[in-house]
Amino acid sequence: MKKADRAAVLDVPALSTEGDDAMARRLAALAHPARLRILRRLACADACCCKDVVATTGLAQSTVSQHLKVLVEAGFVAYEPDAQRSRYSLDRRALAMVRQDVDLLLAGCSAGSTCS
Amino acid sequence: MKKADRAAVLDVPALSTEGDDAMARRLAALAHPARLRILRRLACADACCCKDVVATTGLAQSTVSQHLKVLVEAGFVAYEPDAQRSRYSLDRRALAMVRQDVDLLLAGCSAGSTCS
DNA sequence: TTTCTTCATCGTTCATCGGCGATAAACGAT
DNA sequence: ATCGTTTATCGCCGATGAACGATGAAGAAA
Repeated sequence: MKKADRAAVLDVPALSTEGDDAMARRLAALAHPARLRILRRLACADACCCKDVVATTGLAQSTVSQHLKVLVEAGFVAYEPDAQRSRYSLDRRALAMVRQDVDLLLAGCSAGSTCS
Repeated sequence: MKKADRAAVLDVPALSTEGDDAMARRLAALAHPARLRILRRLACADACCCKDVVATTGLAQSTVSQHLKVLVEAGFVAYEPDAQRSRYSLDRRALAMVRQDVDLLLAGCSAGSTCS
């Protein structure tokens, strides 16, 4: 099969669902043990600064800052600069939405689902 | 902070949860739009061969084979060779377990959760 | 046997991730 | 003004991921 033909097939809406990219991005943001730990750490307080998270993860500060950035960009964590500190706080609403993501996936994979 | 000190911190059970690695691996297996498409494609029939999936994804056969391998290794898809074909089938039970993963994560991030 | 189909695997290329140290900026404290 | 703290970002590196084409094996079909 040539690439052009594959592209043609790709354009068929079929199961595209279109939201797959967004869901995949959200899942990827969660698909790292350090980030899961960080999320739970953030759940302990209204807000944490980067240093607090560093202390609980055992990772370098720069590494933690990167993970936090990933979580912020995925929407799971809110960021607000506070003097020389940074206030990171968990967005439980956004986090709860991944449950809907999974539910939607499960629905799309339910026994009665069709490919149309 | 020196690396040895960070390692010491890391050994503190704290929020380790230990299952984070496994959950992260499962989520990583789902964190790709092509694999989400493939899962839904597999949901349409009792079993699909690789070729069928290729037709719906627009990707090269070798690429699809790789994605299927990832899904099989993550446990979401069952594999059984069938003559020159391969029978891939969705494991809905395994897929449903990610819902529990998410629920557990949400519980660990609930408002009342403590860092101990 | 020979041919065709289907598939997994290999090797390659390119991009991204994950981790680190170093550095500079911002700010409070002295 | 200077020092210490906290943070984000940069550059670097090794490892992994994603995609492809090519190849060979296994089996159906001719």
